[in-house]
Amino acid sequence: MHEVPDRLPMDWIAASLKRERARAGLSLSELAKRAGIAKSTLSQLEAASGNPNVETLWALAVALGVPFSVLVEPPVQSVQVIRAGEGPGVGSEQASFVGTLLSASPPGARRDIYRICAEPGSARAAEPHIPGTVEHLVVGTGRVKAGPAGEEAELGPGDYMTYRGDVAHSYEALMPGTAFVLVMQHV
Amino acid sequence: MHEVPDRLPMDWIAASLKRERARAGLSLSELAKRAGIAKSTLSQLEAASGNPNVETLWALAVALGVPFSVLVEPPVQSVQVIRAGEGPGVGSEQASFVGTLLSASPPGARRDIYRICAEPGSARAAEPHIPGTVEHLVVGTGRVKAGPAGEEAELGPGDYMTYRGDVAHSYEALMPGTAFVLVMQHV
DNA sequence: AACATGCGTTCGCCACAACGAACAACCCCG
DNA sequence: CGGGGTTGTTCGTTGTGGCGAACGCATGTT
Repeated sequence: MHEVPDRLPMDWIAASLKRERARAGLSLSELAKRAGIAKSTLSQLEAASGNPNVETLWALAVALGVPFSVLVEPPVQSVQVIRAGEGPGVGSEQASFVGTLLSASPPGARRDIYRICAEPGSARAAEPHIPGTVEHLVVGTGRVKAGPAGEEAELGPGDYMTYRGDVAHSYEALMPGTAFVLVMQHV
Repeated sequence: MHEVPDRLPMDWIAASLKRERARAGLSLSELAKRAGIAKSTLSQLEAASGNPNVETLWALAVALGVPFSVLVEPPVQSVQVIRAGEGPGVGSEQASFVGTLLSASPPGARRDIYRICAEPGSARAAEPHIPGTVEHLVVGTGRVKAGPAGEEAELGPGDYMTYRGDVAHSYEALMPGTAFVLVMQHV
């Protein structure tokens, strides 16, 4: 009983290849040459007939100048706005912290975007997230002391910081009206 | 003078497979069974000896419950801070616009994080990025009018907006001292 | 018209990725 | 001491993905 093969990934790859190649303004032959693969191979790939190996896909991604994952992920939607104060609030914690989930991580995508408003007084300790998680933090207003335990840094408006989120870490507002953007990336 | 083969992706995949399998608490045999592949194949993959095709990798990603791209992305570092004003200033310091690339997208990663400071007066028109690109915008201070051509929205402090970045779009500061975070996501 | 240069497709060949069985090493229970 | 259950490894075989030549089809040049 062989299962009906899941051809979805192949279709995505085929579509992505055609899309990216068109965008780069390259002919099939030219792209094949640059990627160092046979154009026949590329032709079959764009026809979604085949099952490329990593080396081939990698060469194509490099030649196209796009990240690898672009070739194997599904498409996306259009426009959406969340006003300040709207959106699902996460700030059930202390009264001094209000986090708003701006962009959740749909299955397949892997990053959450939060806007966090905090008042001084209490540091918020965060449990380690799943391994591979990386957090990016950009301060909007006020001052923040944040980072992995023992490696905290103090940040002012405009400062950016990134650190591993799979270890214990914390955020602490040092000024009233502190607000920052937190991108949590589940690599 | 043929290429020394770029084994980097294979090493990443091998490491990712071992990591994710350990995280899932599965034995090699068990994972192979769940993924519907021969355990010998998986054994060789984890030894980075080989060049797997998409179908195989896909099955493994599904069995591991992780997005495909997890398996082909490089590891990550620990802590990094970029102070306001530091960092690679992205081009057009055309008086009214200063963009700072906070987190670049190395091959394999798939999102850039910018902090942009803008002054009113001139709208900045952005060329369409590669298809599939999605932009997320969070206003820190001031007011911004931004979005795809014809669908611009006006945003104030704390407002969040997301839209497709693969069509023509623009940003325009409406107040002095306007600053916002731009997450450009190449899904 | 004849020829050249680009395109994307199709075909036969061959290396190799995936398979499955057999393997050694280990553990737990009778 | 088996015997039955793991674990991950290493083999020989086979299916197939990638290769390169040849093809048909458009342009452009002489």
